[in-house]
Amino acid sequence: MSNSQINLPKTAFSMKANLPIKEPEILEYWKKIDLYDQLRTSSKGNEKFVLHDGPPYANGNIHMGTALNKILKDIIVKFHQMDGKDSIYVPGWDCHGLPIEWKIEEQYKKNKKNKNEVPIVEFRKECRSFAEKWIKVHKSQFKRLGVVGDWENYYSTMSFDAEAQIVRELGKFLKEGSLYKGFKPVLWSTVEKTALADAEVEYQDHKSDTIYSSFKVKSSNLIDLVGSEIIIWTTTPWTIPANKALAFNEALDYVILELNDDGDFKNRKIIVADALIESVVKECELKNYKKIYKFKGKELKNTICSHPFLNLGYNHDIPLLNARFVTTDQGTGIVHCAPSHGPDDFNLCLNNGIKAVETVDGDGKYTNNVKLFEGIHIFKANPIIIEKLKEQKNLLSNGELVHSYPHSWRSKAPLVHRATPQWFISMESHKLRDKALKAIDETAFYPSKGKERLKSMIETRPDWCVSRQRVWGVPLPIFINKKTKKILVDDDVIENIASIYENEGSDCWFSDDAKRFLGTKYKAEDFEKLNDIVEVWFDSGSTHSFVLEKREDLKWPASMYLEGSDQHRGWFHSSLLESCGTRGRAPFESILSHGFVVDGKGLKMSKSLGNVIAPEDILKKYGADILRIWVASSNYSEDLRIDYSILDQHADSYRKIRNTFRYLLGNINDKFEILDLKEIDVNELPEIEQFMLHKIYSLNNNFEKYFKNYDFHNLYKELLNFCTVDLSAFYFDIRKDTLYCDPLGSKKRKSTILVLNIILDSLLKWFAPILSFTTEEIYRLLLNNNKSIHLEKFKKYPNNFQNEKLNDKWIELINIRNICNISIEEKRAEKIIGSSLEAELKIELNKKFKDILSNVDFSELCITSKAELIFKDNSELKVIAKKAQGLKCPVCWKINENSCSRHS
RNA sequence: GGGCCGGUAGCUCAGUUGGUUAGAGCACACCCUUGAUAAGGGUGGGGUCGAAAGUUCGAGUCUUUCUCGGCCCA
Repeated sequence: MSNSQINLPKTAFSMKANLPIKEPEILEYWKKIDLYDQLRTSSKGNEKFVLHDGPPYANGNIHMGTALNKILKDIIVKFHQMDGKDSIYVPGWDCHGLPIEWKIEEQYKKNKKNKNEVPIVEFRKECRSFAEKWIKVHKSQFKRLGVVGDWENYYSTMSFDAEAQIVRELGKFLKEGSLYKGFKPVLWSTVEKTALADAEVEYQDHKSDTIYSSFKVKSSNLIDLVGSEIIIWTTTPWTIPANKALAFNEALDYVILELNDDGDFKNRKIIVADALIESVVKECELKNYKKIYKFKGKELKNTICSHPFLNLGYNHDIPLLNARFVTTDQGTGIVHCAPSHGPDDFNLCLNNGIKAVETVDGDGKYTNNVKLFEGIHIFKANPIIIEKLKEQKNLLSNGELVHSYPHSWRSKAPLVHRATPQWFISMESHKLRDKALKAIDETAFYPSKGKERLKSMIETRPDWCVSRQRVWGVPLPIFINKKTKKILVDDDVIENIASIYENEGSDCWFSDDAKRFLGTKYKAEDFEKLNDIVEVWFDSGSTHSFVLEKREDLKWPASMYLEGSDQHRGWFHSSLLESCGTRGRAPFESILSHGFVVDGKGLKMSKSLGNVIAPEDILKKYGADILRIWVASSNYSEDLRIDYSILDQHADSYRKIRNTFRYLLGNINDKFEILDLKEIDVNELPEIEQFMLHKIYSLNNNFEKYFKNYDFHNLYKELLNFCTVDLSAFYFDIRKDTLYCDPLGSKKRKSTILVLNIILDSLLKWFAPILSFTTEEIYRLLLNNNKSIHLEKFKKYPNNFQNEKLNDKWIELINIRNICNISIEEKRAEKIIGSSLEAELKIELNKKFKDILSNVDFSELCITSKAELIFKDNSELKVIAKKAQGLKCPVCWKINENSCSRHS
């Protein structure tokens, strides 16, 4: 029998996807038809959905985390677009900052060039072109993922208008008075010669010198203490010259010990916390000692000590101050305080009227505020200090300790706390903290746990230090009156600076005379022009002002900010503060945060573990659509695992989906009919078609529910299950007989084709935001019209598709079908039959089912040659399968005792 | 070191206010098909719900401790 009598599927849609080759062609197509422009034009006037892009740093190739982030954004943007909104995505880049400065400095080192001999403006130009280079690289990498956005008009924090607007934003804080000059210890790198942002600090083990040093009690309310010596323990001996106070905890008990070992401390009396005697004795190797007095911590109030270097000219008083941060975890229960070298020390001293002075310069050398040691580098000072303490007989003991210590992420050099003049935005002076907390409450968080995370950070964070002593950034637009030391606050000056930047960028701040920025109102010689730059978090925290507010196609606030969960302390945080400070509310309506990409075992990716997968590798091996499936199918509220076995699995699912499409396309012979669903007379269709329409209707309800909650992994799972369970294993399998063997004009076959069209149309649209390339490939194959699947809208299904009663019936039918399959399988295992068409069924049912089941053709449902229903009293469901008797029809392959009724 | 979040079949995920024998798809095994064919169908095996203790008539679900992992902070 030739195959000419039957209608086999035929399609140009290949089984093999070949995505790594095909996807770039589709990208070309999108470029050719100017998809982004068409999207904007076609949805003009619609309600806007603006996902404001958190700018990645323009440095280095993208990694899995960035790929995840961009794909997730793209999926959401496309969903909203197809949902009928004008869904706009403008990508952006973060460009200023230390990492790029470092790259340029590294190049200098390689070329034996001295940075200090290069004019700042020239240096900044190199930073700028470095960032530009990486923006280009990122752009093509992001596009390759299938991300649709306004790539031609991206934003960057180094564009002239951005730099201008950042100045204006700072002007608002200046004018308000919440931007103030403070003098605080900041984490300082003596190598990079700069203060470091929190994000630039990493903790590593470090070997520190430790000392137990003594401070003699000069006077005290408690007369017994006079002449005794307070013992402190520190891991930074070089801060001893900067000592201004000692901290105790009034809640602790303290003791006086009399020492009797030979040596410097023979017959001296020392004071330590009672709870720490044992560790001090052990660490200092004390053999003979006597506890002679025990007292409450609060009695240390008003005690004054002298500095261990008293005899070397350090004759200032050292008061004892109560502090809750003193604990008995380590040390002696009394802490040495150098206000210029630690935040706790600084605050404690500040509250007690002790000012910090600059004791260490930017290079790490003692200043002339430090007697005896001026010019010595602090990293070389420890042995000298220890020697001096010993000489002064004030060193009880010394040693070494390996502990976790802050280091620069770039140079890996250990950091120090150093008091420097810095510029801060107050959290309290103008109620910024309160405003931000209120704004958080008004924001929707996906997942909801993000709200608490951001809230607890805002609740406890200190004032925002916005100054940096570097050059690659927006200069702080601040002038200080030389006489009055007051900050110049004048809108005209700020606007003047901003408009200069708008034309030529901010390089000129470093090269041009102050006069140009001050204008005619002020005399340049009366003012000091600041050379600090703004920290980069302020840059990116201001993107809402120069992107969302300035661009006519966007809106403020954004509909959504979407970033990795680390950005609760980063961009979400800085954007919130900047916007609450200047506009009194958050620049976003919702925040979606995603977890981190980890390997298949849940471990973070690292070169040393060898578990790093680059997006590029995945694109080459699988294609972007597989990566997009991985994003859609993973639960982003937790960490996302990826390895090649996981990707293989998704590639398998992709093949299943692709073959589902292929079956649909094959059976409609690539002839897609656009239908008006409302015109369909549902009741005219066979029941199984009606059932499928109900399935589509209810799946679409779930689809909408999942999409509204950004619950993509459940959405994808439901779509995939529809393809495998409802279509491939059920509807498609059953309808092969009709599609292949019934005449083209038969009503049943036409009904099937109709439903296949609806399914194809539905699947294309449901999958389009996820499988952006594959759905486009199919769309183009069906409609050669210079349009795109991404210009389409989600379908609305008429209510008459819904049929719960029919659904209940068919759930029952499927149950019976499953039992039929089990008995067919028994006969197959016994080698009595092979294909299910070789079987015939006897199905015994309770009489009560007669009304609803008597018209059901179970031979069609179970794909057997015959099925007989027998209704009995009190009969449990029972199925008997046996080998069908008769001849196989050469067309439909059904076995008939007589000739085939359809193909005789 | 501290805070927060998480751990359910090999994998991706469901699992309502605590309530039968913890589910789905994929993968796997076996079988069938050869008219979706580097496809398709059927059947089946597979879990100490990270560990332990507690509360309860009853715990994947509540509490505590531990453990592993991630993020943030120091």
